[in-house]
Amino acid sequence: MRIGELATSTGVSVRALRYYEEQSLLIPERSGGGQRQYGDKAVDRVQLIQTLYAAGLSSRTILDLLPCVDAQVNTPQSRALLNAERDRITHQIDQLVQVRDRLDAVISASEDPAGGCGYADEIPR
Amino acid sequence: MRIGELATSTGVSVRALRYYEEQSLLIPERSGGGQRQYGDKAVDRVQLIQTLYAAGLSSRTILDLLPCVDAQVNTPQSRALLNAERDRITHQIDQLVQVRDRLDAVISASEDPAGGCGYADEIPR
DNA sequence: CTAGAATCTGACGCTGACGTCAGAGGTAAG
DNA sequence: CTTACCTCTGACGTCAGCGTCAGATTCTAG
Repeated sequence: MRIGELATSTGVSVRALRYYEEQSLLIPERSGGGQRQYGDKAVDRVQLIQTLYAAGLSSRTILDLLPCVDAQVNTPQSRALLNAERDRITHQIDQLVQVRDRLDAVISASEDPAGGCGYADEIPR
Repeated sequence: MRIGELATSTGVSVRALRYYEEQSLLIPERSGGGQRQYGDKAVDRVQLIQTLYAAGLSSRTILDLLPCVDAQVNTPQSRALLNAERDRITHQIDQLVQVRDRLDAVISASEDPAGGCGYADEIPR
């Protein structure tokens, strides 16, 4: 399939696909005239890449992780990398949960009908 | 306290503090000569801002949220905003958990001593 | 064979959260 | 008052992940 089809079938832009190639994340074949030719597996690959981007990973990190994820590369380095990224993500999740809890506190305070701008330690009786 | 002290006591750069002021996130007093003067509460404020940044919120969003979080502002708009952000964060957490699960799968596969580059559906006997 | 659509390669633009540098002025210690 | 350090205000630089535009080329339909 050509780049336009891959773009529409994955929902990412043509520009983004070319960018992925720049970053060595997804390197297609070329047809005689120099146009990119993607196989069917490219769809899944793009979606994986999108998922990783959405989780806040950088191109570089994704580039490092991809061989582990889809080719089952298994070296001490790759295992260390996987664990490091896993920990980073866990940490990021913790941060987000913290912030969400804080927002929840504010929300429940604001929904609390205890007249006006109440504080958390204010006890109605 | 002056900007340098606040910077060292919070761990953020002087430039960042000035940037926060540009974004109206933290507006200090000024002393005669025009130098910024921060109160003690600024430390907590900066840390809150940092936490929100770390969770991926933008300056604009933080600016909108701050009155709710620290001044207990309570309007229909502020409540809508809080809920929207809460949902965004929840969604982000879900994405991260997805990616982490995927990494975990790869990790456990790579730690599985089932010789070489095994696949998930490979059953040792 | 030809028109029109899709694709190609640069290359510059954009946004956000600062880094960094320059030149000038404020401030605390002796 | 001087010295040394801190701070000030622009203003340009950076990096990522694309958007966008231009001009040339390739592919497909009729």
